[in-house]
Amino acid sequence: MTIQRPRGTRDFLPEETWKRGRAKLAMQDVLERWGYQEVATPTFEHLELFTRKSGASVMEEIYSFKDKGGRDLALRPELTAPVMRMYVSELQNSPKPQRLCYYGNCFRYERPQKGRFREFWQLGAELIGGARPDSEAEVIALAERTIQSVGVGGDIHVGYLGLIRSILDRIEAEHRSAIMRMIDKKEHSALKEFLDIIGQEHLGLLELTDLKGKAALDKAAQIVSDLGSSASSPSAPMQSKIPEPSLAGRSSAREGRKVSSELNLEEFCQTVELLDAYGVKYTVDFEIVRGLEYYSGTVFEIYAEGLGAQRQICGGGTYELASLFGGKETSSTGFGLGFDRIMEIVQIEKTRRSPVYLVYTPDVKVEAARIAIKLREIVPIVLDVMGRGIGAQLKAAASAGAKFAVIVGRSELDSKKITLRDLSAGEQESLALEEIEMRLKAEFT
RNA sequence: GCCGGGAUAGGGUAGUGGUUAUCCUGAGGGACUGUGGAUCCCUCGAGCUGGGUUCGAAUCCCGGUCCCGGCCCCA
Repeated sequence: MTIQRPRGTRDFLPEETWKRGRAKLAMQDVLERWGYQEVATPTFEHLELFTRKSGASVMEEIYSFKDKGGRDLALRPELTAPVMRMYVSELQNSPKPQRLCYYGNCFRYERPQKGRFREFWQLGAELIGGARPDSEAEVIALAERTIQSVGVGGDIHVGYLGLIRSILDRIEAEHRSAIMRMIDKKEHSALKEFLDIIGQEHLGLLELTDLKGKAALDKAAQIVSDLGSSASSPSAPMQSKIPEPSLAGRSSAREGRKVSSELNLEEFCQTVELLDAYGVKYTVDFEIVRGLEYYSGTVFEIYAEGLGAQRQICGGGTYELASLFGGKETSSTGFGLGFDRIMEIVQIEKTRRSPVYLVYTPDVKVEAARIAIKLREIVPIVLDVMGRGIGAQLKAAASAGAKFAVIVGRSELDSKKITLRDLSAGEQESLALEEIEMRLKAEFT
């Protein structure tokens, strides 16, 4: 029996690989235009990097292993943590802000389904150390432009965790994560029931998450003024917001850490205004909470059609992770997008060029090889290695979709004129090698 | 982890509890020793896997693997 691929992995044949390469280039071109520099991190890291960021709950879906030295390692399940790790250890003293982007394969032990694989690719960007509204608007606009560059559109939903967290501050801590979950899951009735059960006035939480767009923003403003006048302690009354960098402890973002929940709707409004300036179409949507405790400000997600259950192609927001990896606290904004999901709906015109076939008679094989080497400085050249005759070589060229064949035989060599055949037109002419070079050069640029 | 549907040459497929398992495409060769994707001929190549029922299983039953879709989850 042949050996199969491991579950949830894929082979990419030439055509698909070419298409993926093109899409990647198109998106990276946008990132480059916005001043983002690509970085790369290892495929595997210390397991702790990921558990510290996301909690022990990720263990179920992480590919982890001990190496021969007994170290606990993991195939990276995402790229934000490695990039932040790199930033903390190598870039902290570089000028701010840092604009970084990345592309790489990630691994999660999950049940494969449409748009979900065990090995998958993420492309993303992080803007580290910038001021909030400007950074947030830039990153969201950049995310939109990036997917647009491959002909993909999507609905952008923008939320603000500062507000949600401030509301939650009025609710007992033990209930907060459950509420976040229900908001994230869009379980309205369950949320209402829950708020009733725990006997909390919901401070407009239900309406807030129900409304979208301008109405949601108005509601938010109203809630903020209510919160301000309700005279309890000012925002962020919790424990110190700078935690011990917890080098020894295994505390995770989910457990120990408290992200500052300062409420600054003003800033969020600025972000939104800037988005208008960038010409980004978006929906204000306070249901976007991303369920992660290290997000602190604006969060956003992008959804696309045609992907079945896995509609989300991009997610991001402002977070504070640097301190978790032992660095100075630095506010960053970033996004990651699901490259494989995007590839399912990508619009790329297929203009892949077939190489030129250098067709030769067996008696001039040596000369043909020399000519091939020379022509390859200009165009892709394929040389027969099957010992086929001219007819069969042309047949192969035609079936490969080649537009041109260069034909070399004894008579060409004697006359120093080589045949250039246009396979699509069915015409050919005899030309000096230099002239053929010029012709092909013109065709292939 | 859960639910449903699948698996027959490299790709796409047909069929039946009973000899050498269809057809299309593909690949290699030939007709064709210097000119094409056509045509004709030849060749190559398959019932996921392990067990069970049966005189006999690719077909029926069970387990596993993998694929497709959905749930859970989604850093």
